[in-house]
Amino acid sequence: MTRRPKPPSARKPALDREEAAFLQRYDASAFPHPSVAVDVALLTADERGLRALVLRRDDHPHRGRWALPGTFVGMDEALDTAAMRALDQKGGLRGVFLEQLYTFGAPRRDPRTRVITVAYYALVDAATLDAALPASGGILAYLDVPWEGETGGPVSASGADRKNLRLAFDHQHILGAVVKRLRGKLDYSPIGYELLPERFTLRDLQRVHETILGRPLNKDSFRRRMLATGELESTGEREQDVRYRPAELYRVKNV
Amino acid sequence: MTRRPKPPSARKPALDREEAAFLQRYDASAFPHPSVAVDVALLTADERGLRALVLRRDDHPHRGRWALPGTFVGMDEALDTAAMRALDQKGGLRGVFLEQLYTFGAPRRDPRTRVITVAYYALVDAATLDAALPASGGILAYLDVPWEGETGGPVSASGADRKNLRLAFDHQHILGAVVKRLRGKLDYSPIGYELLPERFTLRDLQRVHETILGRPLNKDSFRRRMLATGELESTGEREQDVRYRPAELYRVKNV
DNA sequence: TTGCATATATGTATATCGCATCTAATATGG
DNA sequence: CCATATTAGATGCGATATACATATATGCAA
Repeated sequence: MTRRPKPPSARKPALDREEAAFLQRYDASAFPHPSVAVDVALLTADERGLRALVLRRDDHPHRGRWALPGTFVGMDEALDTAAMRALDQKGGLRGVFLEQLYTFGAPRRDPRTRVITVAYYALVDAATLDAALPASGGILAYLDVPWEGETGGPVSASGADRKNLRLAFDHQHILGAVVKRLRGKLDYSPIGYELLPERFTLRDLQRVHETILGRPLNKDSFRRRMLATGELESTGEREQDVRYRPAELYRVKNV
Repeated sequence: MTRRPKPPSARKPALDREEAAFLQRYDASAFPHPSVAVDVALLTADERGLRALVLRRDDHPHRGRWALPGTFVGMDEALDTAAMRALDQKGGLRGVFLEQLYTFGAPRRDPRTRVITVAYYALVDAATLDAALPASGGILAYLDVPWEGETGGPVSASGADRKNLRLAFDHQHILGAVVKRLRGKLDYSPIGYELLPERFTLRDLQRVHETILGRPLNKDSFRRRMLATGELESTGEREQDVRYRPAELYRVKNV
């Protein structure tokens, strides 16, 4: 169908010209504004539990502490784009699951000046992250996920030696919010597969869900529930090089 | 128990002094930053459905369109505080249910300059809002909530004459996100009571839930489910001045 | 071949949900 | 005063989903 363009005068009433003039005069720097950043909690799962990428800060503030990958938001950059950029530049990863989490803006959360951070979380399988890890210069911290109960509060992180890592800013709270969000998502989605390779066993998926929820799940119910979502399908293949009976490998439909 | 203060030298290592010096030199205005605002979707429910407070914009940009109450975030103001302030100054309401929703930051969502808005939503009963409405200068717009399906997209608003209202900025998308959030919350919480007076009937609560979900609910299942949450209790009183059998009035426990 | 660890199937009790039916309370109209 | 309309609330039952237990099947190693 062909659109018949109306004369500009009909589509540009007086108000628009007035508004355009207003915009010309507008001075964005007339009063001070908080700065805006994004921080990304990049999670993966292995047999030892949930892990998150943290980077040692070389600069002030909080030099020497561990921080989630983040960056300031560019003047013409979408929030999602900034989060992807932080993930790419500081974690060396692209194309992974990424979703906005919550915006943290306590006035003194950054000692420099007022910085509001839009927190994101990203999920990736362990093999992909392991491959990208050396270039990032960061480490994977274990998340000490509390069993049961609420996790709106902070979640601490530990290094390979199980010693507690001091996180910068309010990043402990961001990790706590991620765990809480994931727990909510599990109720209606097998989201755990984002933390696994393309092909995985139902047992692997159950372990991921158990780690996130912090409690054991019934094997049969879990299997039925996952298959009932209709989001998974069998590949027909089986595990290789396992000591006992190899389990069937599944993948996510419609990818 | 008495705390024995350690000498300052033990608690203030060299790194902290170095960091303090860094903070002195830090210039927050070294590069341009987006502005940060909050917008609040203030919802209530009556027999005709969900309604939201919208205010006619007297100034540019989008002069003449309808907008959610909002404000820029002060330099030393928490996000929640800014949202409460917007609700108080532009809606005349305090102490209502308020929760952060999502942060919208598309680069061109505000024609003035880059403005990132942290969207909140607030829930209040119709009587309270009706009392505060005249002073606000705004109107209550009906939300045209789609039946079933996803509502991540925009939700349009209509005036008393059922004519579509042109909303400013991306406020249609904010309303869509509110509906989506509420639908998710209903699965595990009788959150609808926030939209009702202190004492309400189960039938009222069901109507609110049906409006939000956009589909009818089974009366008995709803009643059983609500009472099973343990969050409601009977007041022992009944409705007044109704035409047929008066229903029992309930309230939320632990308030 | 045997035993082990896991996958997969079957069975059962319990909880939940939807639907139908029944009773209760109130106003209205004769 | 009484029948009736209408809504509130309770009860019962079948279908479904879930947790838990048990049984069978599979593949590998010793």
